[in-house]
Amino acid sequence: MALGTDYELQDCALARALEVVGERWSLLIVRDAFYGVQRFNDFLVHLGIPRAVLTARLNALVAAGVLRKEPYQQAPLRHGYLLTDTGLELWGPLYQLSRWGGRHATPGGPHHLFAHRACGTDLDLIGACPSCGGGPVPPAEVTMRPNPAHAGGHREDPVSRALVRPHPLLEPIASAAASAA
Amino acid sequence: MALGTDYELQDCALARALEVVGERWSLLIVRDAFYGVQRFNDFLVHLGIPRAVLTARLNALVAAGVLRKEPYQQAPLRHGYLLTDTGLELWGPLYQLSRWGGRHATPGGPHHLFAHRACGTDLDLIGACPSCGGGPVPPAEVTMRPNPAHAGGHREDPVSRALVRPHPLLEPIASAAASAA
DNA sequence: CCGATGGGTCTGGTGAATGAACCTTCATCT
DNA sequence: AGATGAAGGTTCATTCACCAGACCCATCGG
Repeated sequence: MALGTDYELQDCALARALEVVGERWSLLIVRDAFYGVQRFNDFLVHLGIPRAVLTARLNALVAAGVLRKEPYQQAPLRHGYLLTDTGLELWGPLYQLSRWGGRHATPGGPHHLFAHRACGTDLDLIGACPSCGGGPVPPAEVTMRPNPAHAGGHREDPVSRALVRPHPLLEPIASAAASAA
Repeated sequence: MALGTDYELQDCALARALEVVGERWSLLIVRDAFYGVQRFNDFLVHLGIPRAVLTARLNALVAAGVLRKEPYQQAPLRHGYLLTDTGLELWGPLYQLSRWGGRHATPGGPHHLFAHRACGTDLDLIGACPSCGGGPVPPAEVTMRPNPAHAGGHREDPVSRALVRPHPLLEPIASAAASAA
């Protein structure tokens, strides 16, 4: 969290976690990574974040082991940012915080709904599948779709456009390809 | 989150949630509230947060409906800050984020352990009681205790001292009384 | 050669966080 | 009465992070 002083004195795992993902934008970047965003430019336009801040956050998340860089082309070397196993384990807190926000801080309810990919049932409050039972569904088995009850204005960047239709989490957004098509 | 610009454009409940509890210190204040901290001064010394920032955060959390002010004496009017129902629902995300931090960002493991008050069993990853079954245990039925495996240096403020012994969540810490005794 | 694309870095301005000092109300001690 | 001290703030100068936009560099297509 770029904490100047005594954050590091906090005898609490929560403070440690917030040092990693508590800075402004960090959790939104991680959320976008779950949505399938991988490229610098896609994060940039989808989040509307200053370039310098995005660079700093991505590097910090890579250094913290939440994201890793993976080349996707060599010609001019380009790499995407992918969630590590550590990053994937943020799905639980992220989902729950998102649900909390949907209940208490989002007029009109949530904009996205999440379902168990295998059976199509919407996830419950803790991210488990009510019909399949068991614990929370891992993100790779979750699909997201827009909430039909929420008609709000849509943005027009490639990522927002791609997320208008149902989309499995972690599956790369077809950013460049989609915008060219 | 005191977001200058386009946070409010984020079509995501998570962004909304972060506007409320995403600012620096906010989530730590809420955590302390779960621990039973209620008074301005106890937050102040336990968190080591600047007074002006604490004032601002507490007021923001009250305005957001996460905390409420409750007078605890009249003589010079004094009030404590207590979690509302909305605030209590943050227990899930908070606990999970804390667990994540304990696993991935805390050398030596977590400093506190959480158990089901009724049966003494430690909570699992999602905050449920493995032996009693059912969903996540509500915070009022949880006790916290220091992790014996973690011998790290302890601080000496009243709150830290009170939390050395097992303590039910949400139960007010005996701050003034304890320091006088 | 020209421009576009992707992924950055650099810079100046602004607003928020920080730490320390100060203020107010009351209760208690001497 | 006067001094002391606790609780809960407010004010203020300084520092620091965020922001927006300009600029830079490599490569590819025409």
